[in-house]
Amino acid sequence: MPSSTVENYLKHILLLSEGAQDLVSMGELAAALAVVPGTATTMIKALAREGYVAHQPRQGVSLTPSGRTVALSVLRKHRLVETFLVNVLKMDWASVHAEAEQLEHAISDEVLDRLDALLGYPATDPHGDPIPSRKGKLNFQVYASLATCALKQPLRIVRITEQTAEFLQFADQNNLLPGSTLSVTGRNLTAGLATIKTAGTRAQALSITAAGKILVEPLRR
Amino acid sequence: MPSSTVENYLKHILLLSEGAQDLVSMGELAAALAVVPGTATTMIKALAREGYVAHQPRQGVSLTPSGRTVALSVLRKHRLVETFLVNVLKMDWASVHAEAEQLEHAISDEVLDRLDALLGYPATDPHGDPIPSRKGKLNFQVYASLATCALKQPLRIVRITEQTAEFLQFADQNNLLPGSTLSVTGRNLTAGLATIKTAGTRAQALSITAAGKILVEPLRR
DNA sequence: CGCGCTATTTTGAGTAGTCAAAATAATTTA
DNA sequence: TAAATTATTTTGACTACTCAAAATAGCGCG
Ligand SMILES: [Mn+2]
Ligand SMILES: [Mn+2]
Ligand SMILES: [Mn+2]
Ligand SMILES: [Mn+2]
Repeated sequence: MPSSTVENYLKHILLLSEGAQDLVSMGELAAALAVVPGTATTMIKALAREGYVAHQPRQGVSLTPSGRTVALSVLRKHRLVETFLVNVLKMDWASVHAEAEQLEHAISDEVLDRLDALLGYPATDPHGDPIPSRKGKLNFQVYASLATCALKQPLRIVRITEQTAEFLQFADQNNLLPGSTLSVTGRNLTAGLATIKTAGTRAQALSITAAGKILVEPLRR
Repeated sequence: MPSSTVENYLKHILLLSEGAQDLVSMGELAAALAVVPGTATTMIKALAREGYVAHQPRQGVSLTPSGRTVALSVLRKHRLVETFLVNVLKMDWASVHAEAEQLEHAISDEVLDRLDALLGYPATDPHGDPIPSRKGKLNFQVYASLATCALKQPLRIVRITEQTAEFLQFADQNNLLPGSTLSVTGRNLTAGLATIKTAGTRAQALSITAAGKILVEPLRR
């Protein structure tokens, strides 16, 4: 069985390659795991020896099928645990990420299946992140963000791509949760600002950087 | 924060000194943790340096107040998690011990408090083991066992003191669960057997060793 | 083409936890 | 009380993971 260190490495490689090209650089991997780059290199060489990753020296690293299986299983645990903590234990959605970071390594498949059933087989976690299926299928979908979508169109928030407690608290306070509806009334790239308007509230400004972390879909029907 | 290895050492010292004299020998501690005795000695010396235990060389080890606090917190997590797994997720009571062995190190106090509330602040876990309070009070009570109680008296099972899946499965199949009522009809110390009679079933034999692991209280009222 | 910047890799060292086997202490037996 | 048995401790070695700092490779620019 892979240690929780190994699980964290594999999960972060998966996360960092989501959507992007397949090779993850040592620099970004080390930063994501909060270790120095040399540590990541050493570890990746060990993981390559064990068949979890393919390492292109000085280029980057990618998951093998076996590494991807482990990574998806850990990610599934992480996101189902987050959902449990928010939906059942009513915890603050900004704090559950840190909890799940530990629990994802301690939960058995048996417990996970029962949690999944208890929750009604959810497709996404509280942040809108897709939950990999038991079989290891990750429903990857490309969405526009508040930084890239069309202006003045009714939108629904589907996902917040940023796990830090600060950002999530900010989103919560401004009613920017998955499910809420809004539209972007204007955008000023020079100033780096977007103006948004949510249902019950008045217009507010948002940095383009923050806007890019909030994914939306056009409100149809 | 103590590592999960340290937590396991402290928890097992607490369990092994439950009821008995205070000093736990290196031999029994090593056996409980499935390490060789030399490893336990080395580790205990480190724990003594960190103030978690008092080590009487060649005599044994006992918890300091600080070590006891940690041990009680881990034990509380263990038993509340077991209760959650059985009562909410409807897991087999024989398998939850192994699950809790991991989860006890990954659960935060915040999550634990909410779990406690969800479960209705239970006093004991599914095996009848007392759950330490948030303040660290462990309700230790001396009970008779099926090996020591009076004969022909109506009894209620209050606790099963043995965590192995085999024994718990056996107890389950013979309806020997906390709460069930029965009486001991006879005992033959020479043959090492006890005969018991539960409500709906016919009399059955039980080894004295097994009987000693089933704690009971006289059925009053 | 060669110089310099940056990311990566290598090297050397340290911590936590473990085991096998030898040394030692304590206790039991004769 | 001396020898034998048993439990504990010590020693030396190993794995997993980490960092600091030095070495190296791969650019991009002049
Ligand atoms: Mn993690
Ligand atoms: Mn999430
Ligand atoms: Mn444990
Ligand atoms: Mn229990």
